[in-house]
Amino acid sequence: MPRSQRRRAALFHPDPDQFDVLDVLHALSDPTRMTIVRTLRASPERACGTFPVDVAPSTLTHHFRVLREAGIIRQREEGTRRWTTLRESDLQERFPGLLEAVMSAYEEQSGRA
Amino acid sequence: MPRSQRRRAALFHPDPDQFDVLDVLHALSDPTRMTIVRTLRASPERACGTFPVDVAPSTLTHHFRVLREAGIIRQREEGTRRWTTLRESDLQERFPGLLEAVMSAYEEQSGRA
DNA sequence: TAGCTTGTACGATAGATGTCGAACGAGAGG
DNA sequence: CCTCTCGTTCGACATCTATCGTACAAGCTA
Repeated sequence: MPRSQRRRAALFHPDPDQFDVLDVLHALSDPTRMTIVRTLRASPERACGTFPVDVAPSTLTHHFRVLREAGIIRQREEGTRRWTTLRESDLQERFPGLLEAVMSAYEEQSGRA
Repeated sequence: MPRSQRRRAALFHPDPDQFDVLDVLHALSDPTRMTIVRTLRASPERACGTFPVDVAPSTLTHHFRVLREAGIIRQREEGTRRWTTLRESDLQERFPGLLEAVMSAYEEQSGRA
């Protein structure tokens, strides 16, 4: 029996209908979380420990929860690993163009000196 | 001599080059500030006291500062009034499509039950 | 079984944030 | 000059948030 069905509470993933744009904007207004999203846009699925961020594991867990509860990422468990994907189509369905505009703005800014 | 040139420090308005997308997202992730922006999109210029928000005047001043320092609004003083406008073209120049996507998402969400 | 890996949960903490009330400042008008 | 209006500044306060270290749980593997 996998970990997620034993003791740990099941990971909460809101439906697109439940997304709150203010929560999404707040989740994306943090540099560490933005790095996570940007990394996920480049690679389809990653394990938690493979993100190029410089924070403690427990801090990373916190950021993943913020992103997950806002509807930005999906996480599934497999063994000791937790795999993370971007919910691009769900976001696009609910808030068309939002993620693309935000990430384009962020990339533009990152491209500066 | 007008108020802004006497004792009070001049209002700080960043150049589009200085806009930080994380600051913009943070500024827009608050319901009161979102109401301010939404109101400004419907009417070109308003005085501070004419916004349909239910907070104390000092709280409103705080929200205006957050929006102004993120580059979202511009304020100019005239007598005892402070007039506020949305910096739509500056935002569009620096972060194309961002404001439109955010506001469309917000309007869509507000249109729900 | 014993260790190693992956990531969580909890508690603590320092700093940011939204809120208010009271006091003030500047302009407008009687 | 007096008063009223508009909005700011300041200080206080409760809450939220990003961060960490420690302890722990589950799965894998020797």
